[in-house]
Amino acid sequence: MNEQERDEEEVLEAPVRGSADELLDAGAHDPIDAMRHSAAHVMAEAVLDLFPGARLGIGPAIANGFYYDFDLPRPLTPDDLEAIEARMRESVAAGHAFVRREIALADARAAAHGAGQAYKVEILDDLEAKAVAAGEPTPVTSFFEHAAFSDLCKGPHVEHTGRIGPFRLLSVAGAYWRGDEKRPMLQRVYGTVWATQEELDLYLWRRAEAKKRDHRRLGVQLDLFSFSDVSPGSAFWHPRGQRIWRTLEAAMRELQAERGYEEISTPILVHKKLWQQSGHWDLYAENMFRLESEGQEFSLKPMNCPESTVVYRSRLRSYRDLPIRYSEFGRLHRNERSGSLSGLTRVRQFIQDDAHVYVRPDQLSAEIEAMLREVREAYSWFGLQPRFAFATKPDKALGDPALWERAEGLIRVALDRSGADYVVKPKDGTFYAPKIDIYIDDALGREWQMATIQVDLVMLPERFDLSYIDETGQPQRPIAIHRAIYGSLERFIGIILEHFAGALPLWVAPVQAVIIPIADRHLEAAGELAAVMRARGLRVEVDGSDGRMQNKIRLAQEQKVPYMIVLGDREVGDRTASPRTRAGVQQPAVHWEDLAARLAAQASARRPD
RNA sequence: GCCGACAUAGCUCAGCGGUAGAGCAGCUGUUUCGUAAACAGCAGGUCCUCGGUUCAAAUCCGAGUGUCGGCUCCA
Repeated sequence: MNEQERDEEEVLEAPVRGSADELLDAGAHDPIDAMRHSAAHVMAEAVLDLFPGARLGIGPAIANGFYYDFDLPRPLTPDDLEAIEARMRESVAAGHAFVRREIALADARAAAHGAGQAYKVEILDDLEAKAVAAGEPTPVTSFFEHAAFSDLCKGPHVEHTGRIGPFRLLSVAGAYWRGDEKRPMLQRVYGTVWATQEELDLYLWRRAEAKKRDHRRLGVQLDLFSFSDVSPGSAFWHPRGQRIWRTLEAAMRELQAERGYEEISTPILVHKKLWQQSGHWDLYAENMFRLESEGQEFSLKPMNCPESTVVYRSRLRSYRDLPIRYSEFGRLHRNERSGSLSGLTRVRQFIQDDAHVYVRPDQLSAEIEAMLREVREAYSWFGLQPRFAFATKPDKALGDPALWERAEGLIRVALDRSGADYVVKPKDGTFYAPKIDIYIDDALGREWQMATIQVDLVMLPERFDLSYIDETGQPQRPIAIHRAIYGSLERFIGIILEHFAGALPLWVAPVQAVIIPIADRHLEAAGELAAVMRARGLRVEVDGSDGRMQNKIRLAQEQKVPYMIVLGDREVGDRTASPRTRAGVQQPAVHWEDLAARLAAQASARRPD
């Protein structure tokens, strides 16, 4: 973008007072967003051309592209997308200028009404209502026109349609008008547009790459887990997937033991009276699987927290006992809506590396700092860089505001003292607790929310009437911290599978080495080497099939096994091995014991490869 | 839950009114091999389920289930 264009953009950016930012082009700050938003206009032009009666919803710029919502007489097909795209290319080739016009709201509404654009009428009504509510005069609206197309819009846009870069329509999906499931469902067409062909190609390549390393595909290819319609939304873990699971669990148990956590285990099937006390029966009922026995109503637990209080309250607690740190790899069930289930990342049954820590107020800050160290430690095992977000008190919150203020102050101190770089997300806490959410960016630049640390002053302490006895013999209220580091193990495994494209670091790889005898006469030695390595705790397999060595290497590569160890006459003779890494590097021959010791040390170091 | 698409061998997919196919994997045999695919043969299917249209349905229609892309939801 040159200087002239930038100047024009600023002119075009003249704000419309009272505009409904959430519906018009909120967030169109990046220069490429003007191009993306312009592409949305051109798409709407094309759709109106092909479907003259189409009604328009909204069409903003989004990350990587744009969309526009349409109300159409019939569902769009892939052929329609091609036709729309072709029509868009004509408009781009014609280089129609984008012209901004100001129109009195009443005139705009009359025009929209006359054109049958009911959704636009609604937006205009809202603009007016908002201004009235604010005691402001009725605003003037801005429209952007190009060719025969005109749309209510704050802008900015590019100079003319010819400035729109290489684009591609991607998909069509249903979307509720204004995101409200009680309102009509429109057809949302997604597209992507970039400044250069290279960027478009790169984006499309990344999409294809993401699809290739989709954990659902890798789960089949690596024989880790599967799904079945006998239990939708719940994974069946195969032996190799279960090994990953156990490895992650063992690592977390070790970390937790060092930090003074004690593991508990509580029932999955729980009487409704517990959920009534915790508030879940009212607030979370639709997500709970409920069942009845002998006239009593039960639920499969969707969370571990309420039951941890049963253990806490099993005896009187002294101030000397705190902090009490209960960890639990609890198996949870949540009745997610069928349409939202997705692989390992959205499931109905999962296990969290959950913990509930009960502290005195004066211990809170130090405990949070220690938890932040836990997060950094655990993520360093995968080479992941955690990013922190501090979510504060929402408008709808339980408990004494003074307590909230104190808790937030302590969280802030802990965050600052830990040297963490963090953003504040105002009013994004839960109704019972301010929290620290932890995010990572994976190898494809996608953001994932992983761990969470919630400081609960209300739900567990108040509703379950928790107490400890202080120095003066008086009962005091503890604070409960809810904490998960992997979050859901299912989800975490799905994410690291995609992050590493299935080539998990040595320490978590379900098979760490495959021993490949060249001929049958090397089979016995292969078994001996496997025994040497297994004695060091390494997960080793022998490929004793009658295939050729080259093919065995190929299969091991496909299984992303970190080390392949070919055994032939040379190696068997002097009991050495020359491992090949999955990166294709041939390492020098060493004696079996030395190799086993080296790999075992490498695995126990728990580092990304 | 809602909108749309999809469901064929263990896996990846072709076939789209007229006898169910390929590659890989599996099994058997031959081969005993030096760092990403040896050769041959065999076997493998309620074409997701139920119902309808038709002389005839994997194929067309309807319902259900599951999955995928979104929307909604996500303590």
